[in-house]
Amino acid sequence: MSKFYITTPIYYPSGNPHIGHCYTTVACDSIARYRRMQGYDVMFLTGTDEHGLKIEQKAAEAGITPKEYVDGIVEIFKKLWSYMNISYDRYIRTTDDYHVESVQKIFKELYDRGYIYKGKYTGKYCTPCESFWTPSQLKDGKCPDCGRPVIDAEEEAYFFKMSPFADRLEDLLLNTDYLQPRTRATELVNNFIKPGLEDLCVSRTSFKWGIPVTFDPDHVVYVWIDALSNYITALGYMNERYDDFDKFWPADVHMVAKDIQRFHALIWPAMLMALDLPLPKHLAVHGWITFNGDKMSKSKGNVVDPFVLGERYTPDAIRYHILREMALGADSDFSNEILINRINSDLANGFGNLVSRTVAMADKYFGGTLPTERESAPVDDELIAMATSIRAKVDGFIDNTQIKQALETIFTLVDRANKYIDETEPWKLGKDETKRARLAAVLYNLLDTIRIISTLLSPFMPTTMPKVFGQIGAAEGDVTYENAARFGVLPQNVTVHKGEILFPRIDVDKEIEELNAILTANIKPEEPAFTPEPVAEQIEFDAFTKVDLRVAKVTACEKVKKSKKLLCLQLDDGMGGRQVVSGIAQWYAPEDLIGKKVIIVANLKPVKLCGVESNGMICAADLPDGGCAVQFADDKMPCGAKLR
RNA sequence: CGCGGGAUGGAGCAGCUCGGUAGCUCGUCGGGCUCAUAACCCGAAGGUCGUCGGUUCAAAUCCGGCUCCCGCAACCA
Repeated sequence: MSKFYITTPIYYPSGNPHIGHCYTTVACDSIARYRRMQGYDVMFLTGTDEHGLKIEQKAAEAGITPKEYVDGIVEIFKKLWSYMNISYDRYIRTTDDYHVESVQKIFKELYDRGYIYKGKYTGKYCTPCESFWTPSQLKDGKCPDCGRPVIDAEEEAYFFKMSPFADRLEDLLLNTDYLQPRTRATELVNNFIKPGLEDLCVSRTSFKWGIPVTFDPDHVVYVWIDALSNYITALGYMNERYDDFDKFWPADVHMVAKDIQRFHALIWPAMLMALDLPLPKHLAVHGWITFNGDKMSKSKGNVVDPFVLGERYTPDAIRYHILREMALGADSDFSNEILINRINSDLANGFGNLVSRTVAMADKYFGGTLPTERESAPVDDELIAMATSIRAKVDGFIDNTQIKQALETIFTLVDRANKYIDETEPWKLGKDETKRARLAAVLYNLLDTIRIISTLLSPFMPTTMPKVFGQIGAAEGDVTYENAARFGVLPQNVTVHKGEILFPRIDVDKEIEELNAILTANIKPEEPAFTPEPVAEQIEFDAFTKVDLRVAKVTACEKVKKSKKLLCLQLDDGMGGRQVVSGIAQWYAPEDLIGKKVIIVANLKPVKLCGVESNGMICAADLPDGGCAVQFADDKMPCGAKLR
């Protein structure tokens, strides 16, 4: 029997899971279930990445230990997975003993092999928070956590050599089908490999919540080696807890969202190369779920809570919607309207109604049990041919992780079956006693087609499909993968059982209204929360006088090309004029500023931003909603006036 | 000229590799049916395929210029 190993990323439990986590996990679950149905020996892994500074801080805020903190969140994750009917085989926590042990050994192994060396890490450091940030993590050039200024600093750290693997990585990305879809491969190569791969910082001394380096206990293993190696430690690599490594490695599919594709496309293969291990077969990358076209974010209050939606529409309907909308690589928009329309048109009107009308007719015309006399007709052949050929098409899409296309394909058979009812007009047959054999044939064909459809749909909607099996009188042995390509599997004298409506039709307007009400209720508490940042360290008067604040009038202003955030302003400073670049383009259009007087820091060293020279800085304040407001000066102040 | 992706009827997408009547889903309108969850089936309207130019008997499809959008990288002095 062939094996199949599929993984989700391990999620970072710094907050509760949302629909985005569901996206990846539900997709993996469906593929895992499909593979099991096909007879593969499946290993489906998910888990949580529980170390790091952020967790340490969150726990401190809550006044509990990091372990207690993650224990709480992990429980919610597991509850969600159980609610969404996720059939993972193993759940790894990076705080599990065996994982810790393995990571320490892997780190040592890489060190012994000469791929890890000790060096200096330089970055932006926030002293009060005792944390390093990369330039991209900074918010307004300041610490993203506390908002205070950061300084350049360095600390001792271990580094992983990436450069020896550059050629092999480029080959992997460009000449193999590792990346699914391939669209971003060139981008990765051009942005990261061609300019030269930088060695990777893999240890920290600035926080404690992590796995200690055995041979240098001041150091803690930093995210990459700790988190990425979960895919092999969970199989028992370098530990005694499990013994599945030889059987399941390499992974068949790692599924990730695009934000972490870079790590899985470059760092993870490099690590495996360094360990002389086989590489995973595929990295399937999907996009974000956006909400009404916007990226989801907690501050916008548009984070979709899967529990809330599941309660209203059933977890299977949510699963279906996610899977049906998801195209590898592309973002897919999530809105309540799209969700409801999808449920109505595909599940309620299409499939649900097909089952309902078929079962109802069998019940009405034959008291639930079909007689065994049959009379076939040419129209039947087309339906049967399509029904028996659909499985092969679905297989092909599943092989390429194209779940959306797989579902579309199955639903073409739903449409065909509905059309078949119209062609055969069973309600007319039902009125003619001489047509009973024909009527029985029509209904049987429909029931057996539904059997195939529901079998193929069962990996995607594992809760609802067994209900369908019950309604159409299918036994367990009838709804196998083997039988999904055969016709005539249900017993000739099959008995149907009228049951509940599978997917009730939803009143769009009413629901949207209610969901929007929930959404606005969620946003409100976020708004007024504004805590001023702490006052900075005291300084001498001298220090203040060193800052030269001046009034200046904006004479011209335009956007800096190639930048979303920057405006380039020409200022009359009463001293011949100057050019200043400011990161306020998201909140101010050039014409909003022209003619206004602003306050500038006049003696700031010039710098180039995106290639444009800036001589000074405009004073502005952050707003609670993440926006920004410029401090305009009183019009009476002449250009060049100094502020004291 | 940092790197990539995209622009197709009201909305969302396919087609472009290998040029030859522009297709799908939803929506709208008209008709049919009555077994069914006001569901189902059929039909219609609606597109100069972003823009300009080139190659060709023929271009959504190939080539070049331009505009706009979206990612990544850079960037809030």
